[in-house]
Amino acid sequence: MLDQETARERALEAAEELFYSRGIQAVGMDAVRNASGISLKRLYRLFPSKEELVLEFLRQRDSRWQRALASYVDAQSRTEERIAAVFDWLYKWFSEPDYRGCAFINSFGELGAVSPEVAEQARHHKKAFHDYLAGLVRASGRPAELADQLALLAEGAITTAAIFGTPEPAHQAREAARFLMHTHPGPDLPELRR
Amino acid sequence: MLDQETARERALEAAEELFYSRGIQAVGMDAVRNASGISLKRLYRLFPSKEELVLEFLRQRDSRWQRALASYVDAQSRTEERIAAVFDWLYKWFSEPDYRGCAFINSFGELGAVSPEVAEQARHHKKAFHDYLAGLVRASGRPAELADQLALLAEGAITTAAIFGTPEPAHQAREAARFLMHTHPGPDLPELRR
DNA sequence: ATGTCGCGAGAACGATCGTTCTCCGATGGT
DNA sequence: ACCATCGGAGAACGATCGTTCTCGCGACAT
Repeated sequence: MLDQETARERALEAAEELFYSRGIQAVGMDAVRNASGISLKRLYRLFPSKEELVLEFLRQRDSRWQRALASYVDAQSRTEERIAAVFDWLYKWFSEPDYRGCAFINSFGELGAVSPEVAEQARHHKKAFHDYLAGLVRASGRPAELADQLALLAEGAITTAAIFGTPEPAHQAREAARFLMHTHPGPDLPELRR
Repeated sequence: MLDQETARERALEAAEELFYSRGIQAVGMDAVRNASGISLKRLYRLFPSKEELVLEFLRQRDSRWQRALASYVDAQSRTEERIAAVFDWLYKWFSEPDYRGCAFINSFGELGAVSPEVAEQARHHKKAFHDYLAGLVRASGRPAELADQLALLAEGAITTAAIFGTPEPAHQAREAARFLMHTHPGPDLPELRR
């Protein structure tokens, strides 16, 4: 018999895989049951409703995503390379065979108008990403507007890569980011300082 | 009695309003019937299935969107101003009270994994936008990669404005676009040519 | 061994959805 | 005036979904 914690983990694992790959409304609780091996009764004891399961899926995805990005970026020490690493990580992400865009953008488009909690999760996730970028930009001594612009490039790359099924937008965004960083030179680009 | 053509128009009008504002799966055919005043029987004679109605909604939205953008941009004659006008038009669009992002990104996230035709419509729409930008960039004598980058900025602004509910991303994207245009100077920016 | 409790398997239930059908009134041609 | 045809309103149907309930088995305490 599975203890409560691992049952919860397996349920969320299956939910993440299914919701992300097929969309939320296209996946019934029966599909989560079949994929996870957790009975409906137990699913409903762990999560009082499908909406709660969806929200937990989004919360888990948010923290995993942030952790994966940060641990990749942290391998770089110079701040420009850390910023560039964000786009390299995006390239890696886009190259995964079952990449299907940003789960939060997708959920927002599907349920944002009908579920305020889903909309709030999307805002939270995007704000966290923006704040993370803002921290990197700030550490490089550049103005805050650069973080806004880099965030737009990243978001655009995420949806363009999803719709066209190619990771190339990550490279295009990285190039654009490089140019924008040069127009906002920071103290660690001495060759561009005047 | 409504002739077939105006019945079709009213049905599509109601479908566009409902699908865009609430999402596709959240809108039943009964809601389209109530909003349009077109009976179910007639709806199903005009569109053999909900999927066909959805696809027609997307096709109509695509051509309207392209027309609205182009007619706004065409008010400018200098090519830099035409490119900047793209982002000004986005600002206007984002400021509409019922703005809820790009119908194609939303539909792709909701149904792209389950309906190849919907995914194809999204690709078609995004490719048309990219091609349009590429034409503007080309006319300004700048390299094609700039069009890729501007497209990413625009896409990022579209989703960011939707999720945060503010039109500001259009201005941020416009600023970034200005910088990128300066790093790719064209023949109509003589003061920057060397 | 017996009784009890918790659990999984899956049936069941009520709601909703896409789609079709029935009924009936209106319309137009002769 | 009469008949045939069309269309609207909405009931009906079958499928699916979220959620709950029933049943029966196995574990564990005494």
